[in-house]
Amino acid sequence: MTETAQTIHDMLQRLELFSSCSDDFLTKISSAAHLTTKPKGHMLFIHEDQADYFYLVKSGWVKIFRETLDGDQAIVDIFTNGHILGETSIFQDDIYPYSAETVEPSELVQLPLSMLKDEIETNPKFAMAMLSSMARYRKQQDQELEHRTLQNAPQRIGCFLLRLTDQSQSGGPVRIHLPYDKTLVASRLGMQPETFSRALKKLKQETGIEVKGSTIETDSLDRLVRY
Amino acid sequence: MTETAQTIHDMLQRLELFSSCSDDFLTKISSAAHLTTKPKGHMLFIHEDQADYFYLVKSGWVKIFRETLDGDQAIVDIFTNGHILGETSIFQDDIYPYSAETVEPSELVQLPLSMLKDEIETNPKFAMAMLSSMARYRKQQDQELEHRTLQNAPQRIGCFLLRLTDQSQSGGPVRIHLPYDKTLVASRLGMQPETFSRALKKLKQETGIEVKGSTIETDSLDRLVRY
DNA sequence: TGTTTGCCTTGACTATTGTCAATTGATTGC
DNA sequence: GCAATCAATTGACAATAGTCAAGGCAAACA
Repeated sequence: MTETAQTIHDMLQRLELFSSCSDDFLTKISSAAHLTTKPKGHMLFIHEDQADYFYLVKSGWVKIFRETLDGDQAIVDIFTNGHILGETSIFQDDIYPYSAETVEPSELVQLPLSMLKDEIETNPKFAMAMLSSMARYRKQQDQELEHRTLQNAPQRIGCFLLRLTDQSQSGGPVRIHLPYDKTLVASRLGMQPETFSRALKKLKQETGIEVKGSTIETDSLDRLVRY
Repeated sequence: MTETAQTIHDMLQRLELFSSCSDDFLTKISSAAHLTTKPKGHMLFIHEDQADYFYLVKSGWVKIFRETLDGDQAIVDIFTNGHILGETSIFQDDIYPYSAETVEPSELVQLPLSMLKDEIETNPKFAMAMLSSMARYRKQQDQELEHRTLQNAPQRIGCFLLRLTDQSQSGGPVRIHLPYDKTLVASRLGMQPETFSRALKKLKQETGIEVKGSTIETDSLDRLVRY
């Protein structure tokens, strides 16, 4: 096994999704995989393209989105470490259901869909893990829809910030770093950059957070949580 | 096998999701199933309840939704004939991820989750069908999110009406019947009843549709499609 | 160091949607 | 047939978010 293949093998092994896979399978798919580094703004695939590969994000950020005829785009989600994308095309006649583009310099692993399909069909435990992962994602997306309908701009930003923090830590001062452009955070939350800018200012007034560029600080998350 | 069990058996058999299941399995789960008729407004289960059953809608309409502390609710989806609900709780520690309530008089089949779980774990083809169904649903929800971000109220209503029509038929006059209360359609589309009423009026002006109570008619869908 | 570029912010204005209140309309049960 | 009830509409107004245009700021580059 080459060195990269070994690295990929180890990475997959640590993911919960692949925890039920045999070492044989991991070795096999790792050998067929490619680890690449892509700059910001690289298109991984386009909506309705023929899908032969799925991707695992090792580092960086990748947005998945859908575009209308007149160029407006709706961001479905933005993924980072340990998330996979494009895997659902297996169930969509091997057609990508959305487009994907890096939004920060990223390390990506390209993996063949055919092997994933094989494993699902032959390893019931893996199929179960896959279902579990999709159900979890579905719940998250349902929550997203809920937020869009019931929350206004400042509240959505607040939730977004809380999701960026370590759940573990309580009390005490916190420093949050926005992982990508504010413009992008805005469209991730379904609003215009101008609205984002104003809503953040409002959030600052109401919860006493400090905003400096892409870093946000607060003495305590309490006020933010309550808001 | 009792008569009801036979009815349920036949119903399941016709669903794509269960097409890969053995007759044995269908017989077994049908015997453990209950076919019930519920009036409008009956709660099937509540968010975070212990989940032992999933449901199949035979007729009528069931809304699934999430509620905030102060009583506001966000409707996730509204299901009818042939759709199943509550099945994802298998992957969520047997906790329902949302609440469900009938919004029209409905015939429902209550089925034990345990058997579904068994079948997924032992029948790879069924697991695959389940994955496929979830992927399809996920794509649909992604589209929903896209509509919420990019479309305004009249456009969302337009799309909703188009989804209610038979895809098959082209040209010619069409009569669409709203399957449940306008208030509910409104909140399904993420807007207030008042907004719905006004947006529908606007749609009428722009596309020449005729609105009479819960029936909507038009000479041709063309104008609606373009809009 | 100065310039360029792209991101971000701000202001002024408009559009859209939500809220509150009142009224109409339709349906159900007595 | 007549309340009573709930759904739906309408008007007036407020709040929220989008649009357009103009600057400011900072990183990157020459």
